[in-house]
Amino acid sequence: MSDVTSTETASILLVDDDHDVLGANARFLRIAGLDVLIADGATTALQRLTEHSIDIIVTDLRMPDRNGIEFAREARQMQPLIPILFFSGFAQVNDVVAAMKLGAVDFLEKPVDPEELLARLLTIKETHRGAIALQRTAFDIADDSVAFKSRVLAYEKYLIESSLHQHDGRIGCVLKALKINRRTLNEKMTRLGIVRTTTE
Amino acid sequence: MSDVTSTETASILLVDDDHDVLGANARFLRIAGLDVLIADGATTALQRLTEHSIDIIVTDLRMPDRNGIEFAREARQMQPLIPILFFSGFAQVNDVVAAMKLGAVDFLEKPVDPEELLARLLTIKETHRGAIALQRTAFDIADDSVAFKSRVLAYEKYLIESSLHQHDGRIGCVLKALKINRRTLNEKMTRLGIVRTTTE
DNA sequence: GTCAAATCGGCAAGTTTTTGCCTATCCAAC
DNA sequence: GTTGGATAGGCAAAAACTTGCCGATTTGAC
Repeated sequence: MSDVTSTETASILLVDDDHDVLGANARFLRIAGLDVLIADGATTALQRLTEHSIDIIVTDLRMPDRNGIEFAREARQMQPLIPILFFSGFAQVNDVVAAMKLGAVDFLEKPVDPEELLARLLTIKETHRGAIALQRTAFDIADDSVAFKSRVLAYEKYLIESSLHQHDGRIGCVLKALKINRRTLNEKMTRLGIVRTTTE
Repeated sequence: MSDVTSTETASILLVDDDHDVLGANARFLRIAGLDVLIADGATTALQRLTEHSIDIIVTDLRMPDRNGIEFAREARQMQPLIPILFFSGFAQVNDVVAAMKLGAVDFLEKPVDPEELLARLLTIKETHRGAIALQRTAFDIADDSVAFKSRVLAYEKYLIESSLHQHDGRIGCVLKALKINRRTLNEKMTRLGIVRTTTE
């Protein structure tokens, strides 16, 4: 199911102020087949976010122009569901807690092992593929509808899709997990355009 | 959502293998008006969970009889929505990440300042009011779509609160940003218990 | 072929949410 | 004190959503 080679490749935004490391990691990830954009600071990164369609953000916690947490907060306002992965060399427990509370999906310690990073990214891509997909569409469509309602719907879609995926397409399990009425789930799936895909 | 309980005080389960610290903290929290149960290890704690109605778990990460993470996992199986707060003196980034991924609501470093702990607990109690209420009534009311619905509501709350914060409490701006009807926003804020707080 | 389990979807009643209209406050500027 | 802007909230109609009932379809086992 995780096919890095398909047209489904995730767009990664890699943010690090150390140009050497940044370049090296980007190269590695690209070789692995990922679509990587780079930014050397929060400001640049935020700009990339507006210009491109990004699926996952990977960012240093410490940056010269802004705190990583602060950056994540801003990024999240632009794309509420985007998975953010932090890394840092001098992380305090507080930092990690703050990052995770903000919804970081993972936190790596520097120096980052590229293999490890790749593995985590693939996992994230897998886990969040619902969110990633919806993000892409939610922000493509008429931007005057990118409002409260569409975000909530997007989130509902993400919840259902990820639960479906988690339970391998078995509706019965999803019903129990989400504690939702079958009829309601059916309705929502229809409305949100969710199709059940059983086999992986 | 109705409040079935008469007592408004949250039941805290405080888990720590250091009896002195445990006693001191429990005393402090009790004086502050909280309803505190104590346990000196994971095994005891799990038993408390079966015997009593607990609203929040506060546990050390390192315990003689079990890893805190492991304990949290088991506790969560018994009460999926319960907020868990960890503390630890020797926390590695990995531990913190693991704990937060497991859904810890907070993570404090040892030695724990009782004032700090109390403040966090009150915040948690406030934030998770919905979850706590749901938990308490879980047995009475025929389960409605707790999981799905409450998650969606939490997301709505998050969206509104962050937009409010972003626009410094100006409702007008939030209306534009979220593209939501004023009346609807008012309704939702009431329903979700959001209070407008301007900065300063 | 038949049976049971899992799922789907039409229909309609029951509920909840959304919203327009209108009035009331609060506050700062005149 | 009056005025205008921002915000709240009552009310009720309209719209949207939920959900039970019931029959249909699919799939795999026997």
